[in-house]
Amino acid sequence: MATIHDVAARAGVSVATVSHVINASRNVKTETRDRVLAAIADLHYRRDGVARSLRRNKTGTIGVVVADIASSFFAELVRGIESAIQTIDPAFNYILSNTDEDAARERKCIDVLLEKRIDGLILTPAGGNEAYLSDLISRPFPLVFADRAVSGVDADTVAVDNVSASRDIVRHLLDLGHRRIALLKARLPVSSINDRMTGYREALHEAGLPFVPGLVIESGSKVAAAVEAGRVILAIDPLPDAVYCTNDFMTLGMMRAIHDARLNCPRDIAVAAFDDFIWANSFRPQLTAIAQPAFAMGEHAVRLLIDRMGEHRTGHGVHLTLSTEMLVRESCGAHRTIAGGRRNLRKAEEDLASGN
Amino acid sequence: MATIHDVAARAGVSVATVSHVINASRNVKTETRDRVLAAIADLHYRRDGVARSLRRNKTGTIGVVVADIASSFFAELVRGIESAIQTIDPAFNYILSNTDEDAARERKCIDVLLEKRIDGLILTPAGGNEAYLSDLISRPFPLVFADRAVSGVDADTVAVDNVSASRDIVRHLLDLGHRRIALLKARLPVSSINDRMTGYREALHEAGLPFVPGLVIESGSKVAAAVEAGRVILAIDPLPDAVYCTNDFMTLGMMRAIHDARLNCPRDIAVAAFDDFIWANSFRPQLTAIAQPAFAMGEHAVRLLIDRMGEHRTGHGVHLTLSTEMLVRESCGAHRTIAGGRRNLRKAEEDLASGN
DNA sequence: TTGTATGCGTTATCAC
DNA sequence: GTGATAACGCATACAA
Repeated sequence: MATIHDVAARAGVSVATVSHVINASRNVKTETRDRVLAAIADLHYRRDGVARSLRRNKTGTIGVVVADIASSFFAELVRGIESAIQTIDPAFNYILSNTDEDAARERKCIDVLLEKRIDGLILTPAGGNEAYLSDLISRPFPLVFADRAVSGVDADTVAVDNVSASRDIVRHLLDLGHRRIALLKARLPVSSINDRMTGYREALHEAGLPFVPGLVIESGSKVAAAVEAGRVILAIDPLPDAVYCTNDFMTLGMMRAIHDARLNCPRDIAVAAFDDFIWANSFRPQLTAIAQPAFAMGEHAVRLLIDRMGEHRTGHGVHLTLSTEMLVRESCGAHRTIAGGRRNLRKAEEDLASGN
Repeated sequence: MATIHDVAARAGVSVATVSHVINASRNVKTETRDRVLAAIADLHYRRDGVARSLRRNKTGTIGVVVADIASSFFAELVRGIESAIQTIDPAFNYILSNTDEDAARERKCIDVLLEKRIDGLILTPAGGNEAYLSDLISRPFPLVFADRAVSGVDADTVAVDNVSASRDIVRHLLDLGHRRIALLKARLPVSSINDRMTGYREALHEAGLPFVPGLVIESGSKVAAAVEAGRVILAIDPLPDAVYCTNDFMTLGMMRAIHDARLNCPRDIAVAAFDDFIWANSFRPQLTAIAQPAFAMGEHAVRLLIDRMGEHRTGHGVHLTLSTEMLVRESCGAHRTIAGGRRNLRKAEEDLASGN
């Protein structure tokens, strides 16, 4: 592989000139420049980014550590991150790591990334690495939390208002007449999930309803675990009117459990979901859900990070709260889009169920 | 940030000794070793991976360039890649780039990655960079294609047998009595999609049915475009009995179009899909689909790549073909899981439709 | 307008 | 068992 020295030799100039041509960092006589460019083309020279990184003390690479890219929320978040990065500098990129919500793995990932000298890190913290992260930002190192805040760690954060969004969708359930509302809660020690439970409690409280611990079922944060938890909910006697699922995995599990039990949503039990899906409009029941601006969250995370990286801004963490959208579809029993069709739909569903 | 020199000074040894302690690359007296380790801890020393990469001429980072991580197939593929990488070496990682099936962007991405001196590349080629890729492997550079082969580029490839999988699922459609089968085909100049169309044609031919160009609708490879294409299919007169969708985006678009038209799948039109979804069991209609072993494909891609990287194997590309699975559910009209419930289901669906 | 030479932090060769 | 030092390929301060 050709080096800058080879190019210099072939063009009959010094390495400094070659470097300056490549980086447009000082005036070079047009004719010289052309000779250099020609040599670069002839030799198929490609600048060595590693040597460059060593010299400049920056890599042009950031770390992106999320729970699971296979979850559409994180996938969209990452797409937003990539989009923003590309816009700012096409030579910038990111190393992705999935933690599966495991704190030990999160820590390992970050250690490796730090050794690779990433310029910054966007993280959806799994919870459990407070001291480690606190230490990290105090170096200081550019770090942005996405989706979740970490109490005691004063880093930039981009998230949504999980409390109020949850309050809204549980209110919606209440408005539709549901009273016994179960909560299918991901067992994750993170702010977003806790906040969603808080919103649930607040909505119940506003409505003068008691908080019933027996209606709160926790689940591991994978679909298989959520299916099990969903079964537990369906075994509650009497059957709850509705279930509020705190993230996409919980929703998938709940729907699967409902289907396996040959029950019908929303007739037998309503489901409200945190997190929307791209296919929510294409299949049945159409999910009533809180949609997060995942892509925009990614973009904002990058902006915050670049900001930290550039000016070596070292002040307090800034918290960005983006707004969510409640998409009222049919899984809670609000068949708004089917004019006058509610009774027929119910009937159809009954027939459907009786066929099982 | 502390360097190896700082550590050496503090421990009262040479940098060579420190390096050897870190890398366990030669015997060091226990007492010396402990002093070094203590100094490392005291100074919070962390080896500089950039300098190390420069010296060793390898980065421990590979490139992963896919069409769109938001598509569950690619997400699973990437998870498989990460899993295999982690197993082989926890310090290995990958830079991810999404091309959105754009050849120019693919090329740009790879250029940037090469400048960063990735050790190898796993690519789902968008098509259109044959010469560029051919040049790349001839350097030689470790390159593995996933999901798709590129004609004229002799690189390692891991994929499935798209022809026979498609033949099977179209046969399934034919077995169920469907005759006018439309093809919703992603407009992608890649082998996998072309092969799926080939399988479709072969199944028709076997059944003595003509290939009707008017039943083949091409669509841009995004959901929005696929919805439009789905509308075109639904406007064909008379309505086709069934549609075979060549990838997940097509399926999402088709289902959305069916829903928007207030039609019912499978009663009004059957849908067979290439690519399964994690939620296919949780929502209705349950999709009859070809499931690809995306995770395993990622793992195998890594193995092939490591192999190339290690021994500097320069021979012909090896092609790995993994097997798919046809999941017969209900979207084609084969209600196998609902014993004797077919008539009731039909009736229910009719009631449902009449309510719209 | 161009060139020379230093150093980024590490690994590895050679010497002791 | 340990140390001195030469690269790795580049960017840049300083010279000319």
